[in-house]
Amino acid sequence: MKPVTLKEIAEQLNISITTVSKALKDYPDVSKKTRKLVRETASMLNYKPNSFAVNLRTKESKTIGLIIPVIVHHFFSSVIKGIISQAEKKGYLVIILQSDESYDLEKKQIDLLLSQRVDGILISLANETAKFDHINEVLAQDKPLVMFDKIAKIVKCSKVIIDDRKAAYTATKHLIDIGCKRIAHFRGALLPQNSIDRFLGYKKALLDHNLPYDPSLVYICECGDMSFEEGKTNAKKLLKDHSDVDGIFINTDLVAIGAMTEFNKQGVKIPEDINIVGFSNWFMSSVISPTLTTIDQPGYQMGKTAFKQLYKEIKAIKNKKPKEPKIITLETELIKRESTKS
Amino acid sequence: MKPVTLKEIAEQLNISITTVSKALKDYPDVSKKTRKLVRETASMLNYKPNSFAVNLRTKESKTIGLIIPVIVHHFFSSVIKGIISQAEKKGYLVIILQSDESYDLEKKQIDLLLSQRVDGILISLANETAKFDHINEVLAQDKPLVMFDKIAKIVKCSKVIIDDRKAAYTATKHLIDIGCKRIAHFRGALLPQNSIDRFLGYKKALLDHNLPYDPSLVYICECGDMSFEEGKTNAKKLLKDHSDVDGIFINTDLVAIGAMTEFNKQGVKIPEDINIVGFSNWFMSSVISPTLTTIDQPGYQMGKTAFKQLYKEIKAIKNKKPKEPKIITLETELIKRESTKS
DNA sequence: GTTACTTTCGAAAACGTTTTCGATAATATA
DNA sequence: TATATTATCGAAAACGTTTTCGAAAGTAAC
Repeated sequence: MKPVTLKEIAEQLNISITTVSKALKDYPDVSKKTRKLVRETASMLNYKPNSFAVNLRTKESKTIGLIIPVIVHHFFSSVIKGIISQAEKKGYLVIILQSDESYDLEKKQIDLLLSQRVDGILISLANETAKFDHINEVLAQDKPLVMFDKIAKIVKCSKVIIDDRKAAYTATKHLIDIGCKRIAHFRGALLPQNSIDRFLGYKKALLDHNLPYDPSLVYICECGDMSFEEGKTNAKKLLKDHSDVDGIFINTDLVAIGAMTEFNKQGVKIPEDINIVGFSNWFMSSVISPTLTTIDQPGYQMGKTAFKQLYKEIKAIKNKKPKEPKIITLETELIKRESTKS
Repeated sequence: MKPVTLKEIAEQLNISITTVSKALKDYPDVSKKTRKLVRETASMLNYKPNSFAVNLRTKESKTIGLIIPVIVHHFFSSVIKGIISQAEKKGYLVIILQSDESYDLEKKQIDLLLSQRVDGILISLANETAKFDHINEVLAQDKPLVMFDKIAKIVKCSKVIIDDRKAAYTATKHLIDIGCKRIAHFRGALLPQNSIDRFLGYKKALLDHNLPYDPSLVYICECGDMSFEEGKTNAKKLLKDHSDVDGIFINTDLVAIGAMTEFNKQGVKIPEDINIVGFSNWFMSSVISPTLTTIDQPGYQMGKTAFKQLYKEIKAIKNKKPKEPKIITLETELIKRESTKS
C-alpha cells in the first residue's frame, strides 16, 4: 500500500536508482532501450514522483501564494480565476489566503507563505495596510512578489493595475459631457490607493472643466459587505442635503445599485433627474433596470497578467538575473448604458 | 543570503543538530537552559524550518486540495471562504483548482493533487462527471476525500450536503399553501444530483397535494454563466406556452431574477399574477424589487463543515483508524419575501 | 566504593529525489 | 594490436529535517 519509489522500479529491473531517475527525465546517457523499459514499468506501477523529495532537492515547489482581501466578491473572484487558469498552464498550483482587509492577518499570512517556501507571492493589499515591512521582507529575500489592484506606490516591486485616476476622470468627464453641472462622488475608504486615485481623477475632471470642487459632495463608503446598504444610505443623505445634484460618480457598481434602488424608491428618475456612473462593470450592472453606465475593470485579465509577470520573475531569479520591477497598466473602458443620458 | 538551517544554529552554539531540533520541539530530554538558548538564537537568525524537508520526513504537507466547478459564483466563493478560514485555524493551506464543469479537467486535477501529495481533497463535482474512477482511486489510496454540494450518491465517501429534495419540497409546498394551482419548475442540468433532487422534491410536493405533474411545465437551464439570460428566455417561453401558470419554483436565484426581469418587462405582476421561489439566497435576492422568496443555502457553513470532516479523516488515517464515510446534511430554510403572496 | 537511576546529549539512519563524477564496456581510429 | 573515443551505467553526496538508540555524565542509594 506504500507509494512506489524509484528504488522499487530499480529493483524490479535490476538497475540502479540513478539510471531510473535519469531514464524518466530523458537523460541522453541512458540507452533508448532502458529508457523505454523504465518508462513502461513506471507507468505499470503507477509511479508518481514524491514531490516532497523533489522540492527538497530542487528547492522549488511549483506553488505560489495568493493573498486577497476578500474572496466573495465578483471582481476578486474573477482575478482568482485568471490567476489559477494561467498558473495551471505553467504547472503551478495556487495557495489562497484571505486577509479580510486586516493588516495583522496579512502579515501573518505573508509569514506563512514564506515558511511554506512558495516560489512567489501575488498580493492585493488589505485596506488597513499602511506599513510595508512584511512586503519588504519578501523582497529582501529575493522572493518574487507582484501586487495587483490594491497596491502601494511606495513599495518597489512589480504591479498590475488599472489607471484609476484616468478611469475616474473619464467617468466624470462623461457626466460633464452630457451636461451635468453638479456632480457628487461616492468614494471608497480613505487608505487604499485606488480609492484615492479615483477621487483625484474625479476632482481633476471637475477643475479641468471649470466646475467647482465641493468637498461636501464627496461621500465615503467602505465598499465592504455593506456596499449595497451604503449606496442606499448615502443616496438618502445626498437627496436631503444636496437636492440639486444631477450626476454621481460612484466608486463601485454595487454601491451604485444600492443608490439607484433608493432613487427609484423616492421617485427620482434616472437618468432624467440624476445621472449615475459606477465602477467595475459587475455582471449585474448590464442586467438591472435601468442598466448602469460604468467603467469596465478587467479582473480576469488582471489575474492572468499578474501571474505572467510573477512567472517571469520566478524564471529570472532562477537564472540569477536581476528582476526589475515593472508596472503594468491595464486598459479600462467606459461602458455607456441607460443610467446616463445619451 | 541562504536560508538559515538547523545546522547553522548548531554550529553557532557548538551543539548538535539533533539537540537543536529537539529543543525547538520542546523535547523533554534537552535541558531548559539549552532549550532557551536555542530558541533565542533561532529567532535571532530568523530561522524558518524548511517545509520541504519537514514534509519529506513527516510525509504530510499540511496542505489540502480543493476542486470546484466554478469560482466566480456567489455560493461557491462562500464555500471557499468557509474552507479556507477553517483550514487556517488548523494550520492547513488550501490549493484551489477549478474544473470548469469538465470531467476531463477534474480527472487531471485529481491526478495533480495526488502527485502533489496533499493531505486530503475536497471536491464538488463537475456537472459533466458521470464516471468516478478518479475519485475511487483517491479513496483506494486511503487518502481522505470529502464531497460537498455536487456529490455522487454511488461513491462511498463522506459528504456534506443539504437535503435538496426536502428543500425543494418546502419551496413548492409554500407555493401550494398560498394557493397556486399550476406550478412550473425551472430545473438545472440533467446530471447533477442536486438538480435531480430538487426536481424530485418539486414533483413529490405536487403529487402529495393532489396537483397533477405536467412535464411540459419543467424547463431546463444549465445554471452556468448564462443563468440570468436563461431565466429570461425560459420566462418568455413559459408565458407563451402556459399563460395559466401561477407559480414557479426556480432552481437558482440568478435564474429567478432573470425571469422576474422578463415578467416585469411584460407587465406580469409578481406576486399577484405569478409567485416565484428561488434557490440559494443570493445576497442580491433581498435587495431587488420585489425581494425574492428563496431557500437559504448555507455556503460558508458548508465549507467549514466540509473541512472539519476532512480534518477528522486526516487525523483518523494518521492514527491508522478506519475512516467511516459520514453524510452530513445541513439545514436549509425557506425565506419568505415579496415575490410570493403572504 | 559500587550499583542503579536520571539527566542530557549526539551519532546515525531515514525520507526520495537529483546530479556529479568516475568506472566500465563497447566501438572506432591509428 | 594498441589507443582514443563514445555509450552506458552506478556509487555517493546532497537537500534539511525527525527520531531512535545508545553513550556519557551526574546524582542517588546502599
